[in-house]
Amino acid sequence: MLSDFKSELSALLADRIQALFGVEYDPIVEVPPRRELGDLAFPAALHLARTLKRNPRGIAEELAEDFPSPDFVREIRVEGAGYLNFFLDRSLVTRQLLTEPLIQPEPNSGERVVLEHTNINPNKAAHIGHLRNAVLGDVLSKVLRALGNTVEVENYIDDTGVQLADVVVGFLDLRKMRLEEVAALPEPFDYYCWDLYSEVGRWYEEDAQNQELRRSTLQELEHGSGPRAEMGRLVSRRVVSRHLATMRRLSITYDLLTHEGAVLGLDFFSEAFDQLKSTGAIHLEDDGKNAGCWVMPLSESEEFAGLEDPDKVIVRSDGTVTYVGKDIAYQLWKFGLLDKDFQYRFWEAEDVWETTVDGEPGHPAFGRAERVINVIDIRQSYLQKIVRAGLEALGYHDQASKSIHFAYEMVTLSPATARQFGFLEEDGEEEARSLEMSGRKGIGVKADDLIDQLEAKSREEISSRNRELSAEALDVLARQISVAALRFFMVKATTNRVIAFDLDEALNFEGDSGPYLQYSAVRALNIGRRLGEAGLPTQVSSSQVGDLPPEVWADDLWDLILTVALIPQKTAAAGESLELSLLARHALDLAQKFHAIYHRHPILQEEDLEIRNARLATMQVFVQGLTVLSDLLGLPLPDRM
RNA sequence: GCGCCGGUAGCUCAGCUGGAUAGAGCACCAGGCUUCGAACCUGGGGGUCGGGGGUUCGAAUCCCUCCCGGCGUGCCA
Repeated sequence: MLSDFKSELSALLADRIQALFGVEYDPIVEVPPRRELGDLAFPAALHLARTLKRNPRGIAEELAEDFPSPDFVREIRVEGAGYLNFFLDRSLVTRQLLTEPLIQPEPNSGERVVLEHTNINPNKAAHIGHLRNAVLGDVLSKVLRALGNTVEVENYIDDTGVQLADVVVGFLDLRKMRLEEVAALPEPFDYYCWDLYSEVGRWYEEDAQNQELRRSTLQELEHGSGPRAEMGRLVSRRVVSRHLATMRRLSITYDLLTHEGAVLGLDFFSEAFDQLKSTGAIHLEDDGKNAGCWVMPLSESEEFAGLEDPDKVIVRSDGTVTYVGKDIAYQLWKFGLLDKDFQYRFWEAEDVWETTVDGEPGHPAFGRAERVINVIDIRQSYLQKIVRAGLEALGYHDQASKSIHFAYEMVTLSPATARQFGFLEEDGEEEARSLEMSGRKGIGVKADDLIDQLEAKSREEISSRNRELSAEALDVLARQISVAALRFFMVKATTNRVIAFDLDEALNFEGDSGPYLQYSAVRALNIGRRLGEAGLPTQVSSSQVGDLPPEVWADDLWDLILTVALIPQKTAAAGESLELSLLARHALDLAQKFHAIYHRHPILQEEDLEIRNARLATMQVFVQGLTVLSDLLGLPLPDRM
């Protein structure tokens, strides 16, 4: 709606510039910082000043003179150094917002997207770093769907990797436990593995001999048979089950679990290998340090300029395939470029499809994406680039350009939090630096622990102000608040910023927080309830709004309405740039505006009908906008708190 | 060494396709609950936008250079 206004004004302005000055110009639209300056701003005159060798204000005034303004424009003014500013018809815009759905994707504009996220090694409990991944992935899936795409969410389980092997060694060789004993271990199983994993790390260091066990275990995992593989399956299964439960607490679910074991078992790589060989994308090196390896040259690509070794090993000299090799094959499958497909089985207990070697019929179609997005932390950028370069080398240029790495920075622990958890000495040396998490060392804050603490804090806050709640209602509410707090915390950070996780900050429900947003919604709903109790209408119709005189729209009311009108563009920008914090910040901005208005423009006591209706309409627009943003961010909106 | 990212208020961060008085939150100070719920609001103090140079009518934003911090650069994943 607003974007239609923008493009209409842009076109009119471009024509006018052409007519007056004979110059081609594609106008840029901005939103002025303050409402008294206008609603849409064109800095065209500032840009044209140089080429026309005239002062910008003069140009702007000439442009404004007799501007053929459409009916949605109330006033045109020249402001500042030479901005051409438009004031919109507030009643008209508000009426439209209340009439149409906020986000309407162009029909048939969407793509089939495979979105992979979470990808936690199935050998230990999830920690807060994994939460950043999962929350970003989940929010992205919602944003892409809202923009009209079909999204398949996959969670890749590396059930044949060294990390799992280490825990298998821990059970079999360090603890000397049998399969039945491991199966009988009580929950939380992933917590048990967390400790065991770091213990194995220390055990390896004690005696290099111990580390030999890792190699043989890894081989068995890859082959998929033998007692070690069996133990691997059990551990992986139990841990994944726990990860899924953790994610469900945050309302994060998946369409498909893809297992590395299936990629190996079905030998996806052999076909990819044939493709890579026949296109000349890789070649067998016969001397030098990579002698005997199949390598992919990277020297031709500018992205890899300056590398010491311009070749990437795909198949090792012992014939085994590297991680990148497997990943290229897997990426080909995602795009439907591999003749092979997985077999599938439905995991009843977890309510999710998963890949297998020998499956069952009747499964939905998976893969065959037009766009593939992998949510993986920034440290994997190099490898993700190589995967893309692999597709490029195979001649799949379109798919290469649609292989997107959604990279985000790490989560570390703030010094205070690290000390709190005993990872740093209590009042230790001036170590003001944050601490990197490490599964291997057992350093990190477990996801479930954090969620537990958030729920406890929520409970405390609720009961300090709301005594007559039932136990069930309290549970639901505490969960809703903690989910919002956590999800908002993870999304509000820009992706290329390292989060130094601080527990106290995460547990703060004031200011820039999920509960702050929820509270604004609760307040709005309350007003509706109170209006109903007072026998007053709780809604204004869009036609009533359209008839309101312009003077009822105070600047701060109108500012909030314009903020809602900007949601579609913000959403599109977030989806395109993969900068989801844009949405979190916009939601915050919106809630802030509502809280401020709440105190200045009471509805219940207002006796002037038109003013009350304008305020009520603003509230309706607000609830609509906040609901859309909360849905995108996955924040539940309670009706009280 | 090379590459990528970060350095903005005491702390955590927005702003960075150049443009309208550098903005939030936390913390601090002063106010506001018999009036739609104070998880809130209003006001205040606090900034050489890492340093230096350049381009421009105009630079936190673009270019060069230096400094500090993080990450990457494996026949590990």
